Amino acid sequence: MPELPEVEVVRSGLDPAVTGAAIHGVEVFDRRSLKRHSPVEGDFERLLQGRTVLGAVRRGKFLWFPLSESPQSGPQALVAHLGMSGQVLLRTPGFEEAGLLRIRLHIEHPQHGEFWVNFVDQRIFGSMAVDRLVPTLDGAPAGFAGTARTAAALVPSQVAHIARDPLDPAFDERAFFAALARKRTGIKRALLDQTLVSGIGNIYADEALWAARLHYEHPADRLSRPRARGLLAEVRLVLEKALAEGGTSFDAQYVNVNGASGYFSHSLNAYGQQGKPCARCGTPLVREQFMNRGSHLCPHCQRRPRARPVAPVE
DNA sequence: CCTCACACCTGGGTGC
DNA sequence: TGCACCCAGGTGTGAG
Repeated sequence: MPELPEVEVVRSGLDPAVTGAAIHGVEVFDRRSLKRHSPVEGDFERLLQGRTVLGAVRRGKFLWFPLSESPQSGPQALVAHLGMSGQVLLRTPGFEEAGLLRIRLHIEHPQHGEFWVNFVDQRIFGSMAVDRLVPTLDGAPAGFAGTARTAAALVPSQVAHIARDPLDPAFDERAFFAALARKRTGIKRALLDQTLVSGIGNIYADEALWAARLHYEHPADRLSRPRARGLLAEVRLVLEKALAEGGTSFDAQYVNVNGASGYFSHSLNAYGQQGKPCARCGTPLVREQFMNRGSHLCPHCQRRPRARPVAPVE
């Protein structure tokens, strides 16, 4: 559920408190939350002990914190993915966490003092890991590090296959359109494919498709270039709008992506709106099963495309 | 190579 | 009240 806007809210909230802070303690309460940590890198707790956090970077839904170099290793970062239900919470030491606490970092910032960074995750789809940083293929900054900071052109190895997100200045539109034109699948599946474009999840996919008046099964390779451009514009609009709404109501010192507060539900036009009238035409919106998840759409504005002609069999 | 179904998880909700 | 069941969906994997 946390998609690009929610993860960015977490990144921007953590950034001032963790950048420059030293990690002086690590507690792992559930090893399952380390499923993305490769033992080849070394022991998770030992790798973090004594390192200084150099920043907070995001690409799509992936978040990482570059670490000061240790003598034994090349550049590394602490990687976090929130999965479905993950939260990274900045807490005053001693705070009793109500949710399912999986990992706790003890950090000390030269100006702001001591904090706990609590990784809470009900469903354990999220995780933390220490990963090595590798150069980006295009040489551009690896992700978004805040308006005042430029990310290095180094990306965690496990994030290297993730496409840039559509708000990244280095997002390659030409490559994206070309990739879309090669996809023999429905447009929603393509939007959710993080190797094509990252940061979009079920909620904002439905919102962008509604705005672009596209059915989720519209073949990606049969989208005209203008319609593909229009869709990308709607994706950006939806993400930026959510970002603007989420970025304001919130104390930068204390990060809380707690459930509903992060989901801007008041401004949704499609997701979860089944039964309500379409904001454009008044037709009741419907919810359908697609890809084992809910898809919300207007049956009038978003017509199912006619079936692809069956390929002749030799 | 590509596409797609499925496993991974558990609190909260529903129906009996 | 209790309990079995179902649902939410991001990502990695492996089948075909």
